Parts: sequence; structure tokens; C-alpha cells
Amino acid sequence: MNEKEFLKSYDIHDFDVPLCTVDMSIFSLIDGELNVLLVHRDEHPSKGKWALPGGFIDLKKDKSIEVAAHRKLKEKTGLASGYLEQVETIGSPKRDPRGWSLTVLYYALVDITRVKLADSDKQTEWWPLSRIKKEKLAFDHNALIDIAMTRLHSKATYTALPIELMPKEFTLTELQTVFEMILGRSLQAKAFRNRVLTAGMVEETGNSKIAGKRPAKLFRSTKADRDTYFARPLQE
Amino acid sequence: MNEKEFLKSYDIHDFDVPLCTVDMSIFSLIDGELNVLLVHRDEHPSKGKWALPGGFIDLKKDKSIEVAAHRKLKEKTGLASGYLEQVETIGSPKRDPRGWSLTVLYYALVDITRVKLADSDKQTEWWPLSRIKKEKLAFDHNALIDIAMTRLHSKATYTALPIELMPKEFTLTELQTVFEMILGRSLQAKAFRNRVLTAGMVEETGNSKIAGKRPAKLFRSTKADRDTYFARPLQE
DNA sequence: ACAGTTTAATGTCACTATGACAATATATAT
DNA sequence: ATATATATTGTCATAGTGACATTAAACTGT
Repeated sequence: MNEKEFLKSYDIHDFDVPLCTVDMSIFSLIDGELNVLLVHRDEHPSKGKWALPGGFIDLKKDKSIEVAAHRKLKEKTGLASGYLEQVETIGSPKRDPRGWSLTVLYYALVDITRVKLADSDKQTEWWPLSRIKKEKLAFDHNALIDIAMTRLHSKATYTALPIELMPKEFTLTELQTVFEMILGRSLQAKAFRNRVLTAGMVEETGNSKIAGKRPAKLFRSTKADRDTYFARPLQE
Repeated sequence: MNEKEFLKSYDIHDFDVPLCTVDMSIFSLIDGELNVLLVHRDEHPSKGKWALPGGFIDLKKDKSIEVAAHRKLKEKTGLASGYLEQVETIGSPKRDPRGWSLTVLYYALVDITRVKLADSDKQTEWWPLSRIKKEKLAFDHNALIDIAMTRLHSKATYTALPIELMPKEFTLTELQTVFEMILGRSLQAKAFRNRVLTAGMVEETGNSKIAGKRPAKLFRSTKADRDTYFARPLQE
């Protein structure tokens, strides 16, 4: 049998194959808290529960897994760009009642001011992490968010990635607060500013913002933030 | 329809699903060069070419993807333990002629002195990276090895992971050479030794090794190497 | 006007892991 | 002994942190 004949006779439906999905943990910053976008499931399985946006790869449309992830991000948030990174692929026979299933987990960081939630048939909501911790989501999605969060935490120790969560202009104190939230501890203002500034990850816009007391200078991302690493990771 | 009825009526074979595999880039150190384990394909597709060990997830046996990866490592090298890490999941409609396919890529670092290649029906060989660069492997496996190698390179800048490639006892000069090979540049002996020693990743065995000139002290891994990060990554 | 308060931003200094390069130690070969 | 090669250590400058103190610029209330 040559290869052509082999391919003709090959049918994937003859085999036991796992269910295969892409799930997205989309983070944003709302009212000083990290939020994750969830969709309400109104179909079985896990009907009635809230889940990460995601689903099957469209074998006709998607040219790669990352393209599939970008498509889903666009569908839900209207964002064509935005930071997106593959985290891990998780699979087991138990995570979905339909059988052996596997999901490629991505996380995204979005600027909430640019998001336009889709008019979807499905209900879509931003949930703060504190609320997510208290509720049982669909499938193993609580665990998936934990995994994504761990990656984000890790990244924040050696890159300026959390800048992706910020609006166009922001103060360094605001940015520091976001880092503190992700890292779960407080940082020294002087050290933090030096770090971010000497690495060239942000630049002054010339504007400032008054939040009551002394006005704070506004900064913007230099877009070096995605690729540039700090010279040293945070201690501890 | 309740969930039970839904699950009863659900058949994954009704849908277009991607082919789903696990592939392993198993690295070892042979004659001072990095090698990768390859298997000869004597079935379609890519018949006659060399490929990374891997294959389908066994839905009956495997409780998780990592377990599947460990199983394959064991089958090929006889190693029940050994360093194993998921790198990335790659998928596209073109990488396999059978259709949309996706592979979860792992890499492993093994001590070649402990490996016992399986008496398999398939031919199994260690190929040095230099040879791999010159030949076209099955599917996109050249690219997969590049991806795994990039990860290994990256890890070597901030962890002592390459120790996993070493035999039980080794000299620091030998270890430095391995790092230099992975990083593709030379390192300062003093700085390298300080780094590895102060981080507590290796300890003296008390023995020494004579390779012609001044004898070199022998060290062993403290097994802190897997979890411990250097205080700072290498520059550049 | 002026003291008090709050938040923003900077000054100063010690610490420590690196990189660079020089110097020393210990074996073999002749 | 001397040369040579490899292993190992000494010394010093550098730079990015962490810690803590200090200054700056607004507002508030009297």
C-alpha cells in the first residue's frame, strides 16, 4: 500500500480520540481588581454553570491553534490584537463527562477600556477573581484559571507584561498597584520605578493626572514590555 | 433533555476532530554533544523518515497527558523517572497529511549512562543535533526539536536544569561545557562556579577525576537543580 | 494665609551576584 | 627541574535591587 492509498483508507473516526478544545482565561482590570471573562453555559454538559470562553477548533477555519485562540478572543471582546500566550495543555479522562478530553489553555491580558463585549447568544460576564474563588465553575475551569494566574504571577516577576492590562495612559503608582495585586505583596516604590524606567518599558506622555493630591505623571507603554525582560527577577 | 440523556446521545465520532498526539524530544549527552532520540517510521505517513518518539494518547491507559509522556519515555529509554516538561502544543491542518493535527510537545533530559534502549520493533537511534540539522525528519519534527531546544536554551540562563543530562558524578568544567554548548557561547569559569555553588545546586562528592593534567573535583546534583533558580539570569 | 494631610517622586546607601581578568595550584610529559 | 595543560581561586569594578529617609505638589480646613 502506498501513501496515497493509506491516506484514502484512513478515517480518524475509526479510532478512539480525545475531545479537544481551546480555552481562554482573559484577564482585565476593573475597579482595581483582576477579572476573568466567563460565559454562561446553556447546553449540556455543565449546563447552567459559568465557564471560560473556548470550545472546539474549527477544522475548516483555523490554520493553527493560536489563530483559533485569537478568533475566540476577537469574538468575545472585539479585540483583534492583544496579548495572548499559550499556557499549558491539560488532559484527563475525568475533566469532561463526555470522555477523555484535552484543552489547550491560553491566557490573554486586555485593556478593559477597549473591550466591547459581543452581542452573543451566550451570556458573557466579567467576574472578579475573589468571586471566582468562591464558586464552582464548569468542568475544571477553576483549576485552569489558577494555572493561568500562576503563569501571570511568574511572568510579573521578570517581565512588565501586566502593562498590557493598563489603559493607554496610566500612572506608575497605578501600575505598581497592579503588580502588587498580581504578586500578592507590596513593592518598594523607588525600586519599582527604577526597574520599569531603566528597562525602557514605559515612557512619559507629558500629561498628568490629578486624583486629589499631588498630580501624578502619566506614562504609556513603549511596547518593549512584551519582549523585554528585567535585568533581574524580583527577589523571593 | 437532561444531562444523562445528552451524554448518551453524544458521540464524538459525529464531529470533525483533530488528530491528537504527544511527541517527545528526549535529549542526552553523548561524546560531548547533544543528542535527540529518534525512531524510524516504517508505516505511512512519513514512512521511511525518522521521527520523534510519540504517538496517540491511550484513552484506556493514560490518566493524563503527562502520564502518557512518562509512559513513552519509559518505553523508549527504560527510565521511570527523569526530567520531563511540557513545552508547547502545536497544531495546524498541514503538519500531517491525514488532516488537522495537534501535538503536545514534551522535552526530557536524560543521563545517557542510565538509558537502556528498548528492544522495540521500531528502530531507535540517538542523533546528534548537528546531524538532525542536515536532514529532513518526519512531519514538522525538525521544527519541534528547534522549539524544544529554544526552551532548553532559555532555561539554561536561569536554572541549572542541564545538570539532568549529567551522569552521577561530574566535574564543574564538564558541566560548564554543557552549558556552553546549550547556550552557544563561552562562560567565565569563576562566575559559573560561583553561580552553581552558591545556589547549592551541586555538592562535592569527595572524589576526583584525572583527565591528564590537574585532577578535577567531582560533584553530584543536589536535586535542588530542578526547582531552584539562580539569583540572576545570565546577561545578554 | 498657613498648618496639616495625603499622595507622588526622589536621594542615599548597603548588598550581592555577576563579568572581566589575573594569579595560583596540581597534575603529566620530557 | 622545566614546560605545559587543565583546574581552581583572588580581586575588583559594575549594576540592579531592597530598605528607608526625604522632598515635592497638590488638597483641606481653619
